[in-house]
Amino acid sequence: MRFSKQRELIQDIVQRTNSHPTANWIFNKAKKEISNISLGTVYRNLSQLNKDGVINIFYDDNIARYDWNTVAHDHLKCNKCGKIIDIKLHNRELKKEVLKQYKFEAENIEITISGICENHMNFKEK
Amino acid sequence: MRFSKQRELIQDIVQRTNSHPTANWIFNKAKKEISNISLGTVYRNLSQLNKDGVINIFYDDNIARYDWNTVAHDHLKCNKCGKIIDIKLHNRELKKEVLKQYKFEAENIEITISGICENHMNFKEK
DNA sequence: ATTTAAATAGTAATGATTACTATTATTAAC
DNA sequence: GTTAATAATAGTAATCATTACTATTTAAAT
Repeated sequence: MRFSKQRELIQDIVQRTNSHPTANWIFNKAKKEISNISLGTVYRNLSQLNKDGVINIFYDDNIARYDWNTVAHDHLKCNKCGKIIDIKLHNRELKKEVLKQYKFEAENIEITISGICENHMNFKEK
Repeated sequence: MRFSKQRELIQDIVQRTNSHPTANWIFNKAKKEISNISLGTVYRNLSQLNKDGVINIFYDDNIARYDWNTVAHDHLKCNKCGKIIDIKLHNRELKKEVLKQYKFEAENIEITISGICENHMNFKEK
């Protein structure tokens, strides 16, 4: 794989946000630097970067989101504001349980918890 | 909501399979009974049935799958054969943990575990 | 039987993503 | 530095899942 300023820019954009952006968001950001960059280039490089383990992809409902955090982790999604929060749950026990009970060898565990985030709770004891 | 033979058929199709079918699969099945049924009718009724709590929707990567099982549950997905297996993990602790650590009120927990199913393991002690 | 509006079939539109192709630009060899 | 080979790009068209639209059909209330 050889250098391209487009790929470098795309990688930078993903790595400089915590917002789990979509391809389109990244595309719009990128256009500010390279005005004629193509959406196809964005998609191609995002999947390339993912294959190389530089960035992570996950799906929120039915659209792809990209994440600089390549360590396996989980997500909290607020039903009020749509915000997605990264968390790390310890799922060693889950793997064991699944292997024992279902004879299933877990490779990847993805936990998405939807609910209400701190800022949008009906403040009780807060 | 009033009766329609299309909706009744669609409900039957979803409730008579364990295969977590896609809208298109359901559409093709339905055509065998009602040859001129429309794909739009399938989608409209599937989301209607879901709103009414009769069936469940979840997303596998980026396509919708439908499930007669409306009780919250989790999925094992085999990377070899693509089969999706229903399981029920006890996630009461997860909810508690998330509330304590992240002040996040969990409403729905979706765990998708991908890996290798029993039939496609490299048989060791099996 | 008549009326009313919900549901449908058929088709067009949308939005995300992928594929295609002529052109551009990186890099290796001279 | 120039040239050659070919990877990557821009721009556009195509695809796939899903939703929207509209004239027609049909359930069901009167």
